[in-house]
Formats: sequence, structure tokens, C-alpha cells
Amino acid sequence: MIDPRRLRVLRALADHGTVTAAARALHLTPSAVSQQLAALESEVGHELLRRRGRRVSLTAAGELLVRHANAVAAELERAQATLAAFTSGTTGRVEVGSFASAITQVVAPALAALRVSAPDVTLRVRDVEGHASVPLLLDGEIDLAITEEYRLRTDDRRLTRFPLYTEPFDVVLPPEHPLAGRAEVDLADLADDDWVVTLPGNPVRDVVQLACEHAGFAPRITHTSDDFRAIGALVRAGAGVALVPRNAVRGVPVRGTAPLRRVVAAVRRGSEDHPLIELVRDALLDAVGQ
Amino acid sequence: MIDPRRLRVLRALADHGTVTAAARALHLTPSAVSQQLAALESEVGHELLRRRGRRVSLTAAGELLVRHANAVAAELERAQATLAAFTSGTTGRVEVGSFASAITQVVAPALAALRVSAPDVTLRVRDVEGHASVPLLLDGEIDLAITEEYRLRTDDRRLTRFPLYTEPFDVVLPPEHPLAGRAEVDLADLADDDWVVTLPGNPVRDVVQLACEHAGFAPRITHTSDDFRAIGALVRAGAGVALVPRNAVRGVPVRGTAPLRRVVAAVRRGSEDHPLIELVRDALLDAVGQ
DNA sequence: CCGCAGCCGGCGGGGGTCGATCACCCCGAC
DNA sequence: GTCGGGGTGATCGACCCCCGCCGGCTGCGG
Repeated sequence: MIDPRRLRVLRALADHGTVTAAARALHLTPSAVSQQLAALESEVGHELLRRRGRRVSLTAAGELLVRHANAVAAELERAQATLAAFTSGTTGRVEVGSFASAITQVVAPALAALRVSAPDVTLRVRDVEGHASVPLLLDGEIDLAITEEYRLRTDDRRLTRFPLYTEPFDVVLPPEHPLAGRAEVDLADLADDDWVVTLPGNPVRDVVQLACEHAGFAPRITHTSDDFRAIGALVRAGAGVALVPRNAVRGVPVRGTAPLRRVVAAVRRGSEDHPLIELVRDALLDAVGQ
Repeated sequence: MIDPRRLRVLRALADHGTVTAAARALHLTPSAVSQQLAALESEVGHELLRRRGRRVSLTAAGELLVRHANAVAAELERAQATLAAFTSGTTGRVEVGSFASAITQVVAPALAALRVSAPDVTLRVRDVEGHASVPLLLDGEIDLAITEEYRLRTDDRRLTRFPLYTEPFDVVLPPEHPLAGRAEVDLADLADDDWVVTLPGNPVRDVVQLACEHAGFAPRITHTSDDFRAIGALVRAGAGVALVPRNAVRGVPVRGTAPLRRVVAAVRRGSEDHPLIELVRDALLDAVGQ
């Protein structure tokens, strides 16, 4: 029989791609992970890992088993959720991971509301870089992740997601910029400016570049940062212009159709029925006035 | 996090009703089972067992968790099945449990056919009393059970079932019986005979009694046995008449609508896609000419 | 030459057995 | 009726063994 605890190890490997990273996520040494995977292979009688150089990748059988492992994990999560629904008094802790601006936007208000409506629920908030929250969620380090929609594949069967709010991207201009003070700005008018954008790999960068392209130009990129407050500081220092989500840095609306950032909450599949998760989700939805 | 191995113990308890019996099924001591269940309770933070006298029964939370445990088990079974489908050459062992007459009827021919069509598959057959096969199946002692339909609840989500064949009940008469030699017998003509039937609790007994009732009388029961060959011997010895499945003891057809015994094969849910199971199932269906 | 995967020796603890105890139920004796 | 005893079932404590982890090492590859 397959030892279901070993499936957990396999899942971690699939998520992190390397034995060492999986071990970190499981709070184990690489040695232990390697041994467990070897044991799993002999258990199922199949090669699950392919040694590719100094790394490993999953074989087809491995990929298959991972999908079943995900189903098992979801079922366990569901078991915990329905069981928790039996506890009459809602007590417990929920760990929420969120990027900075969403904390001020929705998490902090939700936390305040929960302090009075459900004082026995302790909400632990963790400021997490956008790209890090989903892995943390899957690792079980946090129970609910607030992230941008484009960081999730819609068909990811490991997660359940629900939308929180949508915000447009605003233009941020230096105080001395000729267009400063306008009520709206046309992107095309910024074709000759210097631009401050996020680092390559950050999806926001693609959003900005697509928007500029749509306005008929390619932005001249002079400075980069993944921290929107840093971007705001650079812009105020006259380093260039930027296009950032409204709640990150307050700017000027874009004339016409502005790109949008959709913010969603995600939980591990199966935990969506957990009463504490439902409570926090509802508080978050209340906080965005919905 | 719930340790999924402990769910296995909980399942065994639910199936067998007592810690000792669950321990037997798991090849453990009662002490070990008791400890694992206590650990599970503290893991989920709920009472799962209620001490009722010197026995235990499941609480509502326990019942709930059992259902999830069944889902997890089915998923693990499915994982094993899809992985086994990767092995090109069909090799392995399948344990089949069946009552005696079905062995001669379908299992033996299927075994003979598999010996030539799939020589690397070893089929182990086990003669099992009708009531015992399903528990053995759930315990993992056998992989496929051939049993009467009325021994299965149709909504049992732990099993997948498929029909094999249907046989009518025949009347068995002593050689010196006035109706002996007839091509058909009307049940109503046996109202004044002594009857040999199965023991109370055996569903066949209910079938016989219902049939007699339908024919307008209550059978006068003088001898009982759960072994149809023993019943046949008693009848031939002149002890009375009987109504038994045709393949168990050859008798005389009933005039009008005879009661039917539907014989089905059952496998653990999730294992229906296992290539070896499919192979055996097809061989069984071939053996009944379908 | 660093970093990662995979062995090997050694250790600790989870999880097993064993034996004893307690609780309960079904008896039959009185 | 009730009292006591035997059988059975659950649980606890003590012990212990092996599984599974760690740490250090090797080998390889980028």
C-alpha cells in the first residue's frame, strides 16, 4: 500500500522542483526527502524521478502520482474543514499572507472587524512578496493568500480562489512634470518620458509594457524596483514616470481604458469550507464593501 | 495535520465495530489500535469514540471523519490503479473470494482462460462464506469478492460492483416425494411439507420465506443449514423440501415467477481501473458468456 | 569550485507488543 | 432478588525495536 505521508514529500518535490527546496519546505534535510522518495519508488514499483544533471525531474508516472497526491491532500483538507465545523465556538488561528497594499486596503479593516465580531479568532498577518504567497500557501505556512490574479493559473486544482476587488493602474508623475495636476492623463503623452517599472519576471512589468504598446510606444526604462513605494519615491525624485496599481501609490487616472489589477484570495482546495476560513473570507469581502 | 495512516485505523474500527476486531483486521494488537485512535482524537481535537459500556461506538464527528477516510482510501486505491496501468506487461497477483458454487460456475473457467491469455497473472482463489467476503474485501485480504447482491448496500461508497449472472431458485424434492419427476412444481403444493432452509440471518432464508408467503403459506421449518450441499443431502435423505439457487443444488424449476439470486462481483472503490482487476473482471464476464 | 542528489553510520522517538487493570455483561447459585 | 465469578473488551504503563531522521561524506555537473 502507498504510504500517504510519502505523497506529501512527492508533492513538495513537485512544487519546489528540487530535493533541497522540498526539504526546506517540509522542515527536513535533503537526505530525508531523498530517502522517502526512494522508498516511495520501491513502494509503487515505478521510477518516479529522473536524474537530469544534478537536478531531478518527475517522470510521467511521477506526474500522475502527484495529481493523485493533490487529490488526497484536498480530501484531507476537506476532512479537517468539516470536522472543524463541529466545534461550536469559533476559536483558532488563521495565517494570512498578503502583499503590502492589500494589507492596508482589506486585511487591516477585516482584522479590526474580526476583533469585535470573533474575538477568539486570532488572525496572523504576514507581509509577503507577491510571488511568494502561493508557494507558502501550498506549503501550509499560511492558510489564505491574497494575491494578484495573474499569479494563479485558473485551472490549478490545488487551490480555491475567490475575487476580492479590482483596481485600475494610475499614472504617477513627478511634481514638476508638465502634466502634473491634470485630472486624467493619456498614456500616449508619456511616450518620451523615462519610466520606472518593476523587475523582469514581475507580471506587473508585462502589464505596463502591454499598456504602453497599446498606446503606441515602447517605454524607455531607466529605473526598476519591485517595491511600489520605492517606485513612488523614485518618481517623486524626478527619475521618471510610472504606472502602478492605485492602492499601491496614489496617482492620476489613465484616460480611456486603464489596465486593471484583480486581487483575489486563495486557499488550499478543501479548506474553503473550514468555518474559520469562511469567517475570514467574509470579513475580507465586507472590508471591500461587497 | 491529520495523519492519514490513522484514518485507516478509524476505518477498520468503523467496519468491525470493536477495537479488538479492528486490531485483528489490521494485524495489530488492540492496544496499538487504542493508542492510534487516542492520538487521532487529540490530533483532530474532537471526541471520535464514545465509550458505551465496555464497547465503543463512533460519535457524529467520528462518523463524519470515517466518510472522509473512505474518500481518501478510494483516492489512494485509484492512484495505485492508474500507476499500475503504466506497467506494460500485466504481471501480478489478484486474490478472489467467492462462495463455492460461483467458483465452479465462473471462477474456475475464468482461471483456466487466464492461464493461457495472461500466464503472468496469478489468480488466488479463496472459498469464502457469503457473509465474509465483503469484510475481507474491505480489509484488503482479497481484491475481488463474488457475492450475492443482497449482501451489498447499493449506496455503499466504499465499493464498486458489477453484475455477473442471475440464477433462479429451484425446488429440491426427495426421490420418494409425490411431485418428484415433475418438470415444474408449484410452490403452493409444498405448503404441507417439511422445509430445510438456511439459518436465521442468512438472506436466503428471507428469500424462501417471502416466496412461500407469496404462494400463500408459511413454511414449516424442520432443519437448517447454511451449506447448500448439506441442505441437498438432507432433502435426499427425506428430511423435507428446499428452495435453493439452481447452481448450488440442481432441482426442479418453480412454476410461475421464481425468486432470483443475482450474483455480483465487488471491488474496492478506486481499484476498478486497475489493469489486473479489469483483466479478471473481463475473464469472469466471459465465463458467464456475456 | 560551489551546489545538489544520493549513500552510510548512528541516534532518537514514534509506534508497536506485552502484561496488568478496570469496567461491563451475562450468567448461575443461593 | 442479589451476589459473585468468569469472559470479554478497552485502556494504561513499561519496555523495546525498528523506522526515519540527521550529519557527514562522495560524486557529479554547471
